[in-house]
Amino acid sequence: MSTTAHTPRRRRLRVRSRGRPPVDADSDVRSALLDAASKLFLKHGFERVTARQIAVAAETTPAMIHYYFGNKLGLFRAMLERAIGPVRELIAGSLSQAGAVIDPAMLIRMHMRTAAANPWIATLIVNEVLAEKGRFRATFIRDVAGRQAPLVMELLQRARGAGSLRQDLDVRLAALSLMSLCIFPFLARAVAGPVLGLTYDDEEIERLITHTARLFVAGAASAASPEHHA
Amino acid sequence: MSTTAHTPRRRRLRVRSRGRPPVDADSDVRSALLDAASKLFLKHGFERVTARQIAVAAETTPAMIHYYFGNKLGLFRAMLERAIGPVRELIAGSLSQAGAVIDPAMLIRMHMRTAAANPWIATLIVNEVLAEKGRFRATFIRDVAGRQAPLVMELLQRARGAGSLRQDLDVRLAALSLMSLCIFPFLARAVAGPVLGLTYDDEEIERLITHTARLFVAGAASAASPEHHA
DNA sequence: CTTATATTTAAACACATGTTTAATATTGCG
DNA sequence: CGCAATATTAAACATGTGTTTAAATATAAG
Repeated sequence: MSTTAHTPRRRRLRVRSRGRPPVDADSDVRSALLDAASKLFLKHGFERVTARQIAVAAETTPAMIHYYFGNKLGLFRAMLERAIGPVRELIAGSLSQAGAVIDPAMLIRMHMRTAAANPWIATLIVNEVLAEKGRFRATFIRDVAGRQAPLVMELLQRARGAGSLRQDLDVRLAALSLMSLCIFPFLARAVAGPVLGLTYDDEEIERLITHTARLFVAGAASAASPEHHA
Repeated sequence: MSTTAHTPRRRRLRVRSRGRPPVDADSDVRSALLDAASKLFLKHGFERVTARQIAVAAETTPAMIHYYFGNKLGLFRAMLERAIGPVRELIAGSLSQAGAVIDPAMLIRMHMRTAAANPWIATLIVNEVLAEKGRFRATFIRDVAGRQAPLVMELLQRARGAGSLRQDLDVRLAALSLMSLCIFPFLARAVAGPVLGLTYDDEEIERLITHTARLFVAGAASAASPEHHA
């Protein structure tokens, strides 16, 4: 007894009969797949998430991925476009729009606040850009970093021309340092947290941002010995 | 004609008969597996390399992985121990040995030279430490970063006590910035190269190191306005 | 010389993966 | 209503994965 007696454990939440279901405004399989794909792909990476996991999370079947997106990679790309769009507009707009008045410290604050508010950006970069076979590397280089980098370098060059940065500063190396300071703390969160005793709570993030902006500006500005500015 | 006529394409290089082979000093299957595992695991990551790929590279069969190391993970761990050992000794020794005389700039130079000379360190960190399911994360936190970080923070604290660093500097945040500046340029090499027009040749690496050391020291040292030191 | 032990190959195994197919039920249009 | 287009499920498919096994053979031990 008690072999199959109680709770036969139906796994499927929404038991649906075969064939086209009746109209239901709350049932949007395509969006459910995109939502599930966002949650799983962005956290664990393309390779580490199976089509079945996404289907289960979206309360449907793997065949629906094929039906709506062709295959797993098509779903990944559609999901990415939806996720990246707002961020791309944000960085492109804020830089080109108020281009003249922005300074390096403000740029650092913007970048770090964006990275802190969207943790999936860091995991996406680790899994799909920095990893050798990352599915997002080419697009990222072309559409994100490829557009961002020239603006950052131009900003630094202008700041150097205005005298707020050291004259012998290499803007390419400085841009790399700036990005390192802004991005790495969020990539390395899982290590830096326990090892340095960081909590990554809001208050600490703000202190980190202030610290970073000051470090970069001071480090890129000061000459070996402070020059006598007339 | 010309269907199966010519070159039957034997894939196996070393055609060996079944059973225990005769003694041959040049044939060390265990070492060959470790070598192949180093080359492949460190470049592409644990998940992206198959047992058969390693076996082929070592000119043997997947069953030998089971025979000598139990399974794929056992081979990975044995390979890691062999690869990490020298690096661990290097960082541990050089820091605790000449502990009193080292300064932050020298620390930066050491770290960056090590990262530049061993490209596999960066790929290993991306694939097996920063990635969520990285097989090396726990060990890295315990044995590498967990030992390194306290030494770095103590070094910074001493430098601050000696007056060469700003008094209100948060050593934990400064340690994070220092690591960001040292490590990220090598993690992001595939992006920073094309996007910033960097070549990562020896001469440029040296300029990057000099630039980074100067940026950090100046950024962590200078007060908002240079204090009048008597 | 005999027997046990070590090392290796080829083949199979069990399982998970992305993908496709056949069946089926609903919708919407003529 | 009738019928094509649409949306869905369950099942199968092909392939690749880590792993295990059985057989084979050379060496070592007694």
